[in-house]
Amino acid sequence: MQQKPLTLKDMDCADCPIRHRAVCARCEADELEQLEAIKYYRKYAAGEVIVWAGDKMDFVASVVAGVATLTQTMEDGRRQMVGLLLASDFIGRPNRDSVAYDVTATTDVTLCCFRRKPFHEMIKTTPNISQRLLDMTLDELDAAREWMLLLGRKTAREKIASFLSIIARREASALGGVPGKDVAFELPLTREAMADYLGLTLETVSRQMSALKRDQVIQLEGKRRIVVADFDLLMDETGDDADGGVLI
Amino acid sequence: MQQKPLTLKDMDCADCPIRHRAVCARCEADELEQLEAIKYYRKYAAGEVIVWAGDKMDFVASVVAGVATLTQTMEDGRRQMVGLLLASDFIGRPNRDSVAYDVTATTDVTLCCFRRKPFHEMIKTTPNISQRLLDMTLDELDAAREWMLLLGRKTAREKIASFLSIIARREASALGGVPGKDVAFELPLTREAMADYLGLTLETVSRQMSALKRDQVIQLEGKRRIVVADFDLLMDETGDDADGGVLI
DNA sequence: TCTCTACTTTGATATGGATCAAATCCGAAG
DNA sequence: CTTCGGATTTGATCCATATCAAAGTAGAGA
Repeated sequence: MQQKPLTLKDMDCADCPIRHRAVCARCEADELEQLEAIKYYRKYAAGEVIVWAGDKMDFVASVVAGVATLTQTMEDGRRQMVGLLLASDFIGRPNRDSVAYDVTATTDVTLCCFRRKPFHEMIKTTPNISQRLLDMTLDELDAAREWMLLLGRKTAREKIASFLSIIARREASALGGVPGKDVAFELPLTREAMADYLGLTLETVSRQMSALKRDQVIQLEGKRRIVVADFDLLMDETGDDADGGVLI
Repeated sequence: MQQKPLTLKDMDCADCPIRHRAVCARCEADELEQLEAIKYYRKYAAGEVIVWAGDKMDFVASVVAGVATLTQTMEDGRRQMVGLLLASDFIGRPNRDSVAYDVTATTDVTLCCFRRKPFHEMIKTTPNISQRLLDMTLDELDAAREWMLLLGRKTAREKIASFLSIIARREASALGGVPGKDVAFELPLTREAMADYLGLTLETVSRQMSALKRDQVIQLEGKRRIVVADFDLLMDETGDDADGGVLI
């Protein structure tokens, strides 16, 4: 879970530690060269807003390090998270120049940005990129639909367990594995942000976390570090089918 | 709302009444010809299951007429709808040969199917099609995220009002307009299916429909036909921002 | 025409999670 | 080390929606 100490120098597309999963995953050498020409890096501090809903966005980007969120806010302040962006996830729309959701850095975030106009040109001429974008968008759509089941039908306890297992799995796969017996990870979100993710209040999140701890499903080290001794036990609490949970 | 009487003969890609919004929207004449060669039609009766979650699917398809749904089911029977497919919507995944959700016809449905393998080949060689697929997938993702806000944060009353305005808007746009003062439409879903859409029980759906009727926001003609005298009044109940509601 | 049955409405009651309120914890800044 | 303020936990109460139950409705088929 430890953030690898990256220097900007490390992060060109060819050597990018996330390259295999990011937008340039399928690219040929000459295509990577083109991408190199239109890219630059940006850093945001934890809590900083990257773009406000409705703002123009003159770039698209891959997350290199850190965690960002997409959230929708209603007039009276009710908030719902609709996207959780970890390393290698993509931000932005090729065909739209403004963004529909607030994008916020919840930890320190580094983005690998591509200027919008030339990136859009590349899509039209580079099948590898538009293919990869389609794949990533379909994965996001699957994630959104699993999330809809969580929001619409799961109990508070199931929501928390599902969230923890999602984070555990994504952190594990970022390190190139699957969660085994002993899993430990840092929560990248406050209780309030978790509540926005899960469609709950922060008090309910806190209570259910305490309940899972009391019932020995998880251990809490401090407020943010989670230790899962038996991952199957956690999975049992999610309400999901037993078979791995990966969408067929 | 009346289903136009289509014969199969009418429905080749070039003349297709939904062509401008479907997968072939951007295609050139020769590309349409290729599509013609790999397509065929299928019809399903109301209530029929088109594909079960996990089943192999040897085709992708556009909805020509009728309404289909995507639903997820938990082990104990809790169900959440995660997709509502109207005319011109797309079913299937280019890169996956099985499907993650139950696909069900809720009215009589006609699909324009394309055999999977050759369609997949076309994607790789036809930028117009992969572009169009990306656009459609991004639109679906936007819809899913708006749906997530509904599931996570809206009250039962707001959910019903939102659902009705979504249906009204989609029906109106299928006829090439926007909902004006007097809108009338047929609900394509039972109360139970509406409940699965909204993350509610069917009893709550029924009660809230009655409440909106009592409060003169809608009229009910029979069980399924909705008349909205003042669309703005309905919009006020959705909890959405005033400005049209289309995502920026 | 008269069932039959699936769909829908309505009523009574229970309850999970929200809301309001107050401690407590803990890391960062002095 | 101490202080401060945001983050978190915990408690008490409320209420929106679920659940259980029963009655009403309408369309398809005999």
